[in-house]
Amino acid sequence: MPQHQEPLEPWLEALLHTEDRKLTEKQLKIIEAAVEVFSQKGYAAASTSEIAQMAGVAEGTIFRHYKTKKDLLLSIVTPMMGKLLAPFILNNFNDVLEKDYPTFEAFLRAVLINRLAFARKHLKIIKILLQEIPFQPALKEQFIEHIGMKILGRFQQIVKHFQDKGELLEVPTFAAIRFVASSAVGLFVVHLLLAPDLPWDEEKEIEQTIQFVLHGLASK
Amino acid sequence: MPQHQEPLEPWLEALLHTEDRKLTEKQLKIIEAAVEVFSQKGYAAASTSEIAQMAGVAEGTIFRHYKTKKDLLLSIVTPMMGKLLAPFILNNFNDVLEKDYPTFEAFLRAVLINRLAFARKHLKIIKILLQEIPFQPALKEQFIEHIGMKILGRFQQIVKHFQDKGELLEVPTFAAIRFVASSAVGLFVVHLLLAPDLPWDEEKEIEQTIQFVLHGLASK
Amino acid sequence: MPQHQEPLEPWLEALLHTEDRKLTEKQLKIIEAAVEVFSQKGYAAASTSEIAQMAGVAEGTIFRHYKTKKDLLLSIVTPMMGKLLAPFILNNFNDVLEKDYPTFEAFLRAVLINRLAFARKHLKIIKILLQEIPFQPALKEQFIEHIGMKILGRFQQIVKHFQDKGELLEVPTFAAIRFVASSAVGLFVVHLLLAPDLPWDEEKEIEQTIQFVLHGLASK
Amino acid sequence: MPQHQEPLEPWLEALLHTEDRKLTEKQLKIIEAAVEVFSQKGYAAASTSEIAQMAGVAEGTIFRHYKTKKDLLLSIVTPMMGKLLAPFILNNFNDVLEKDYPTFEAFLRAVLINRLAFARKHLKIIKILLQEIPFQPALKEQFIEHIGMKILGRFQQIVKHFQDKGELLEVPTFAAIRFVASSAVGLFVVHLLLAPDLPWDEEKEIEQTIQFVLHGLASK
DNA sequence: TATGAATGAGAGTTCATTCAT
DNA sequence: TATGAATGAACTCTCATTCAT
Repeated sequence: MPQHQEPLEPWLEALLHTEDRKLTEKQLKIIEAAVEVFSQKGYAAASTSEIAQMAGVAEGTIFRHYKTKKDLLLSIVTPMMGKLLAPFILNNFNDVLEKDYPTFEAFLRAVLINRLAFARKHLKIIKILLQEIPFQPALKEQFIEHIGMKILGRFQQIVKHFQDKGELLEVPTFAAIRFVASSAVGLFVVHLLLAPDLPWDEEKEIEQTIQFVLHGLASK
Repeated sequence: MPQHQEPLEPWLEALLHTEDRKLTEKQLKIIEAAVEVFSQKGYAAASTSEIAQMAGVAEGTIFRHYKTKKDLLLSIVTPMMGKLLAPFILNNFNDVLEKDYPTFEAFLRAVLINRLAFARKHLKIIKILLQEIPFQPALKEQFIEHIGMKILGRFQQIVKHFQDKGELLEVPTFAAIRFVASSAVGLFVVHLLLAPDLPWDEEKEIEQTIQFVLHGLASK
Repeated sequence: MPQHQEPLEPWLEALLHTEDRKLTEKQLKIIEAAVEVFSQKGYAAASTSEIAQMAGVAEGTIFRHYKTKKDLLLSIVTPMMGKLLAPFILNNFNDVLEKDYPTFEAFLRAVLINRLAFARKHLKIIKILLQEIPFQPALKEQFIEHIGMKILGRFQQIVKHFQDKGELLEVPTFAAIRFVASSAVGLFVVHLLLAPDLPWDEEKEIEQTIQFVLHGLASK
Repeated sequence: MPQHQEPLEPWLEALLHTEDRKLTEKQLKIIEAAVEVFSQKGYAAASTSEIAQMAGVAEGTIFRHYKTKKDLLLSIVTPMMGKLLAPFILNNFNDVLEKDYPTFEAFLRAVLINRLAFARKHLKIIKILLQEIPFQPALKEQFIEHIGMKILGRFQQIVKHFQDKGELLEVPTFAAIRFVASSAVGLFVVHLLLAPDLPWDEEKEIEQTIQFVLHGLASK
């Protein structure tokens, strides 16, 4: 009996916990293979037959579990979107702010460390997500819904909070958010996507980024 | 006599001036259509028959001018790479620095304004470029060659220059470059790609971005 | 249950016994059709769509079983080459010679009768083989390997054998082989290829050919 | 003014003398290129664009002179058929026989030497001819007309002539012709087509072939 | 549930031929 | 006469999807 002793990739484990229904072993293999192929070739250039082959599964089997190729894509990428942005959508975030993040710096540090770790773990899926958002209306919608509605609102709250505390310059909120996000995403893109093979001192670079953003936004 | 009165798209005009050989009218139409379809659907999902149809041309005509579909892609995207990064590859940039950019702020402002205008003009091609770099080794190579070798070197020079003048913090050059680039690219991505329909005061946002970067990097 | 009652063409049956893997019914139809079309129009002028149509199969089905059109050609023609020349590549041919062919005449008669019967059975494939050898390096290679290395060597042995017995003139072996082969192939070409519709007394013509060759080569 | 100083290939010169109308320089180049490409790839696999390129001529130019690709083929191959078989179609061949060929051996030797030289000169076109006869009804017709009607008749006459003189066995004429032709064609095929690179003593091989045929057919 | 042979629409590409210049 | 851009039909081949087993 083939046992799946090798530890699952982290993102796969995450997916497993998301799904209510149990995934069969074959389904797991299919998803693993699909993530691999989609991230390497892009959705459109990936062929279901290649995925099937890599998964060690008959072509028909994929379509038993996922009605279409697009279904397969979405079933992989959709749950990731929520998790990627989840930490910012806590219910009582104000309490959390007061308690856990006494300063903007503390907040920024927590977010950077936490999300960078997350991104590293789910690198392949995030790649797929980034590639396919422009072309998959379903994804774009979800993205807008999550980012546009929830995240932006929550961030506004946060920035306002620290501006009120006098920590941050009175820059328009939206711009401030852009600066923070740009710096964070820039860190991610450069070190995980563009130059993944270059050695780097992650802790130090995070720290530098924090200092840059703080100087850039700090009131005096 | 068929006259091409409608003004060409700016990037097309740019292409025209790049090419030595004359382009026939049909070739122009093909490129126009290809840019449109590639940017909308992505390279892999775009079909040559759709491009031909949109160009009002027989499908065979495309292959008379471009040996393969990939050829068509590269012939559009390659020349853009040079132009996108061109302004930084001046020969006597040190002179230019001394004369035209007495302060880092002046330099930053010039670059942001100039490149944002450029990006807006060549938006579609830049979209294609961003989408396809991960999947087209030929493009990746060019990108690395241009960015990795030339631009980074030049930027290092610049940052060093202003650090020596005491204007900039003694942050590691590479990190400083990342901050500047992140902020610039962030501006571009947000306003031209993510939310192209939202109204925004370009001049003001550029100014805010400059101030953010300056504060973030200024010594003192 | 679809039953394949019509008797298979002999060469097809031969192919079946060559192949280890089972051929599906559709594969059989494809090969039948391919042999027909290739032999009628030549490989280059045959279209896979015509083959598919004649086989009563979707065009895609052909490519499920044979990666390319050339693959289809080779999978038909390659096994025939071995069989065509097989009888001469017996392991203990010297024993066979002594026992079964006491005279050169006996040997000649056996070969002519046997190979002519074979050629008649596999006429279409031999046609294809003849047509395509000049243009398919893969075939040319096999041909050289089989003919040049094995058959020529074996024939040399045979001719030497009968020359030593004093039956044959001391003509250079290579020339002797050419005479025998020319006469045999001439018989085949004239009656099976050039004038297949002319009635002829096969037995008699074989006999005449044997006598011609014998007289031509006999010592004394 | 470009002059055509290099000596023309022999077959080309032959063609020139066949044609009544003058061939322009471009037409010459086209025919040269067509012969080359047709003989290398076969008619069906040869493309007019390749021929045009090799001829240094625009694609359209070919079709100005030859209505279709098949036209081009026929205009090359048809005149060769006549020349190939011409020597046997003399008007007063009986006189020639009496005067020039007192014995069958003399006749055989003359024919072999003469036709082999011819074949060597027009090798490429003969290759094309052999390849395309099975697929080009027009060629097949001409072949049948020339061979079936004229050559066979003439040969019958010749064989009868020498049988009457008691030189040849009373083999059925048709068979005798087959033997002679097989031996001659065998010589040609082996040394000019199959093993063109092997060195061989042409004169000696011709002589051996003559002896073989003579022994094979000689009365007594 | 899983298979994989079969499908057929459509992909990219080739090519003989036409025609305005 | 010669050109070569343009054509569109036909080509080989791919692929998501279906379905009998």
